[in-house]
Amino acid sequence: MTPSSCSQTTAAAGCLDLATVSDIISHQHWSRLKVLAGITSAAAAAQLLHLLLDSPHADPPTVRRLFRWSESHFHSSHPLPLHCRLLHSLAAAKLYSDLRSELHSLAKSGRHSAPSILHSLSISSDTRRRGASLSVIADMLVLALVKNSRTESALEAFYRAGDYRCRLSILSCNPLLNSLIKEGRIENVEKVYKEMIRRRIAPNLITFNTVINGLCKAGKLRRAGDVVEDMKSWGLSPSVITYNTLIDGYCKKGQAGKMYKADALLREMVSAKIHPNVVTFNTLIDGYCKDGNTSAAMRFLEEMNRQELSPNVVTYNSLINGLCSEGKVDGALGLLKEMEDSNAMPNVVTFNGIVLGFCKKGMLAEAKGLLDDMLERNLAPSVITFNTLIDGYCRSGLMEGATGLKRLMLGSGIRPNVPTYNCLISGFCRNGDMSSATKLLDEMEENSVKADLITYNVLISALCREQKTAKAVKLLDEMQEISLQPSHVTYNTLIDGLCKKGNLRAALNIRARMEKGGKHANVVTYNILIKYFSGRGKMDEANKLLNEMLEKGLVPNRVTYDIIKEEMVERGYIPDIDGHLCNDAA
DNA sequence: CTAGGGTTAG
Repeated sequence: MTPSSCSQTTAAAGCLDLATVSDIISHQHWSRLKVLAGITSAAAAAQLLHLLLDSPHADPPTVRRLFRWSESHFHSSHPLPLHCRLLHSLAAAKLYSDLRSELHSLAKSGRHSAPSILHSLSISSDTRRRGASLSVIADMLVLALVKNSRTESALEAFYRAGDYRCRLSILSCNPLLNSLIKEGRIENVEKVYKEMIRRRIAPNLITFNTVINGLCKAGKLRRAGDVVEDMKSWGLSPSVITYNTLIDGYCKKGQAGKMYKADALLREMVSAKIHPNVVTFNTLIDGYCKDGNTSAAMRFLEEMNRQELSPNVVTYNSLINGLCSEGKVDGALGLLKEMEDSNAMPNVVTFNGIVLGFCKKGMLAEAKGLLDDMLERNLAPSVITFNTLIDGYCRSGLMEGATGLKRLMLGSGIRPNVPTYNCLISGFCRNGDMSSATKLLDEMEENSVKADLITYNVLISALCREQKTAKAVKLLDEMQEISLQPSHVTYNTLIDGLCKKGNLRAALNIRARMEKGGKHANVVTYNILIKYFSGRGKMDEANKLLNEMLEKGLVPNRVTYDIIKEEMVERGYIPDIDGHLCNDAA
């Protein structure tokens, strides 16, 4: 049975039958292909590819080999419809690893949008079982886009796939959800999750854990709890990962009493016979440390040892950071020693914590000594090590030392980043050395390090301190030009600067801009304005503002109390021993 | 394929 005659192969394959051509391709005799079959252009290759795809005898790997060779040989990419025919033929032959790698390069190239790929696939002439094969291809396409960090396109492909009645799987949907979380796009996580259920793509344990994680990261703890109920209704039980995720959510995003809730979750998991693991303890230890309760954290360390769960480097790092932020560097050094005697070897994060501890106490020689220790131990310092030290030097007013450290970091092959510049600029500003600060801004520009919110806040506060409020307002304009969202700090700093200069009208104007920018006046904003009026003896105005803030549900704080003490006492406010403000009437 | 640790303003 001869596959084809000369007349069928025509100009594209010269006067060879497709079996011979296939043979030449599978042996990669490309020069013979050019000479004998006349494949001397991308167009000729494309024509031959179509012939091979039409023929029931050419096998897909051979087609793919010719496709790849001709694209690289003629330095041009084939049209999308041809590419789609290749994808269909690979899918029909169930050559999934070839299909995956084709889709990977298609996703990587970024030449085509997700909708155009799906459209082209849907009208491709190939395969009788197009529906099933389209689903597999679309599923792999979404995955390939996710893996190539093209999350937006992956999301688009996810939605379009539904229009073509493709059945996607959790193999692509779970990674998509994860990428959306990593990019902080929680709204989309919820939408994709709901759409999955609508399309009857059965979520599995990992899907639920992922969605719960996204909601926790966004601080939507109640919604996360709802999803736990969802998973139960699907017959799935929360796992240790589910609990750890929820505990971390409460530790990082919970309101007052959050550690109590985290602890309640721990008890709940234990009574559900789910054993806490190292991550559970690490999460709780970090939570208690961040809550300023290192003694509770240390008790959990002891509990770990009792349960024969070995603390690891993460456990110790949380504790060391907690102790250092409370000024207990000695305790941190004790733990460092304990680490060295155990299997948890200190890493760069460990050292960064202790460097910060020393810096906070102004022990710069010790901090710098640790950097030298790291270099001696062949433990590479990171940009954060240098930033921490540089900030320490800046806060002690040692700007030459800080600049020297910047040179040292460059010598170690680490490039300064935004925080590096922010620390230095803030240091120079504190010293009133605006010209050095400005030079650094130019240097950032040269190195294409983009100024961020903190850079602007530092500069605005420095200009306000020097009463150069017009320049400060200009910086606010500039932020909006480059669509950098100003924060409460930005506005409050400006309002404070303008009030101090006696320019109330301008301050109120900034307040109006603040509301327009979607940021509502907070306690700090009111404190600034109340201070302005009470400082001028305008107690009526000050009282009006106090009422206004109460109406908005804002809670006055110790600063408010100190500004208008008499009025606050009259209203029943009393500061407690910790400096917090209480109201016995409330 | 899902969970935990480090720097900069105020």
